[in-house]
Amino acid sequence: MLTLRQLEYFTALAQEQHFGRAAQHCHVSQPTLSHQIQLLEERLGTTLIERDRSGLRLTPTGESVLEKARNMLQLRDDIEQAATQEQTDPMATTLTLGVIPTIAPYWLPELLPMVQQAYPQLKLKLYENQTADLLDKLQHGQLDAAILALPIEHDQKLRTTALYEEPFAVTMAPNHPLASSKVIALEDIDPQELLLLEEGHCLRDHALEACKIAQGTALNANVRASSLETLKHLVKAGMGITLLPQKAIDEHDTSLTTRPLTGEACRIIGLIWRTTDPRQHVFRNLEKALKS
Amino acid sequence: MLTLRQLEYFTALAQEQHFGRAAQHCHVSQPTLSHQIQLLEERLGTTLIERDRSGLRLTPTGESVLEKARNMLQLRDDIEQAATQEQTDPMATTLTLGVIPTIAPYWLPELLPMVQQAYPQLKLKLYENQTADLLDKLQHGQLDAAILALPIEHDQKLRTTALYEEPFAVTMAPNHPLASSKVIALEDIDPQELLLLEEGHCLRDHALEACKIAQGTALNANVRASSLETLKHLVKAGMGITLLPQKAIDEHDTSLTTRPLTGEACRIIGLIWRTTDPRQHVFRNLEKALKS
DNA sequence: TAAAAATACTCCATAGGTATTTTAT
DNA sequence: ATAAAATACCTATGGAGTATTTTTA
Repeated sequence: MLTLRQLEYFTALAQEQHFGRAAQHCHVSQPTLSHQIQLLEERLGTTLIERDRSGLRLTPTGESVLEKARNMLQLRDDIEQAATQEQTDPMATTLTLGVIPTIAPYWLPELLPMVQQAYPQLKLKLYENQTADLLDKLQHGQLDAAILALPIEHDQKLRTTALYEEPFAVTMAPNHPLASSKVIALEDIDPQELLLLEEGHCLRDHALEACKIAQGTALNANVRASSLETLKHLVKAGMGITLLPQKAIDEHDTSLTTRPLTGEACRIIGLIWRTTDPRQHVFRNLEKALKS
Repeated sequence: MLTLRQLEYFTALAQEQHFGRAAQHCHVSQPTLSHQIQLLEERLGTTLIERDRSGLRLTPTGESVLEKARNMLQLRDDIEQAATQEQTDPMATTLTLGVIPTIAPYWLPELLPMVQQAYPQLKLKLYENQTADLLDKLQHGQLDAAILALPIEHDQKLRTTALYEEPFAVTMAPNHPLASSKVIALEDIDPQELLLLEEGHCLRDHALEACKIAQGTALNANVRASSLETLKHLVKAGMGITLLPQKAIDEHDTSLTTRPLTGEACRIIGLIWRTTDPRQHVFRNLEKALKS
């Protein structure tokens, strides 16, 4: 078996040109080094060193082995270096972060600069999709963490923390009858009039929950929006009303009227990651940065 | 201590994504592999692998270690490859060959093509200087072999073989008195008239020896030629006579007359190399090629 | 004779094995 | 209940030591 130790002794010998000094350099006894060199030569089936009272000499094979051996030892050092460096700067890593589509366009523009400022060494790769897909990819290691709406059914392999609460607001066309009320009561909302995102978006379920609409209630079956922007356009067109998260509302847009819902309905946005990921402190730091 | 074995197991594990299969792949038991992976992680002070019932995952550090580990293992294979290849084709080496100046210009043009034809894989680097320097460089490993005139005082670290005998001939201007003789007798040569190479050239000593001129005899002290070509010019100018080796004589050159010396005086050209050099068979092959 | 490498041998650290336990699906 | 990895413990290989011999300058 060719070992790194043998190569270490060999390179030391090539450098010192003397078995005794090479042994000293490696902090071993001269016979120990001699023996390992013999084993190395035996293993390779060739002579690497021309022994001679008046100095040593590498054979051509020895020279070529020496070059490769030095490269190997350098790589070994690099490996150890890479590992210890990760300890000294744990945030110098890359996280692949999943975000649900009802958060990504509205929160990320303000969150990312803050994170980058707090941890300039941290690299984030973003991926946008619905909760179910994010969780799947998270569990399979294709994602390192995700920002999504809580609660999540708790797989014990995943850990979550709440980042903030995001209130819902009822959104309608300015000429809608409800626009005259200051606050919308739950019972004012007609399930048939309520516009929702297509199946799969957690916001759809949270909106139903906020309006306390029971499962099985007849809903507006004609419209299935694939994004919040689509939803807004539908509302503007007078096709119904909807619930939007606070951040998705543009207050300068006069073509939409927004009213709070009674009971301060909201959704909780959280961060989720694998408990098996060794970078737990990285996620805790990320959490802190995202909360501020 | 970081070992190649650990890196081997680690790369196998990264490939198989399964401790048991990786162990099989390495022909060791699962606990053995597990333990070595633990030692590796312990040594590096980081987690390389995220363990998980549903498959394994490399951490970012693990990925970077994996890349370097693969390079290292590749280099190890290269080292073993280089060594075994040298065994399958021992002539695929480079020899630095020293040649004395009184041989180089005359013999090399015909010798080298023959050697190259016999051993196309063999590379020769040539170096031309006088015997003493060649022997010094040979002993210090700056040369691998040398072609020079024998005998050489036998250092037991060097081995010689005779390649061929090269006759001497007396050379003079066509109008020289001796030019009328068919053969030159030793006693015809006047030491005062004999032109010689400068000190250091073995041919100088061999010429004196061939002419049986005792040490201490008064010589022509005005002329010290630094090369055979210079010597020829001096002879042509009528400044004296000299002894040239056969090969240095151009038979078409009518401006010089050549006559054999009685007693078939000659010098022996030989090959010399270190006995400690592991490529002994290479020298034996070279010897064969040079003799033919 | 002195200096350097090789050899002889002894010892112990550790890689590797088997048997078993732990853990999560 | 099952499958997979970790743990416990034992064995034996081989790396490292000291003492000694060999070799050559």
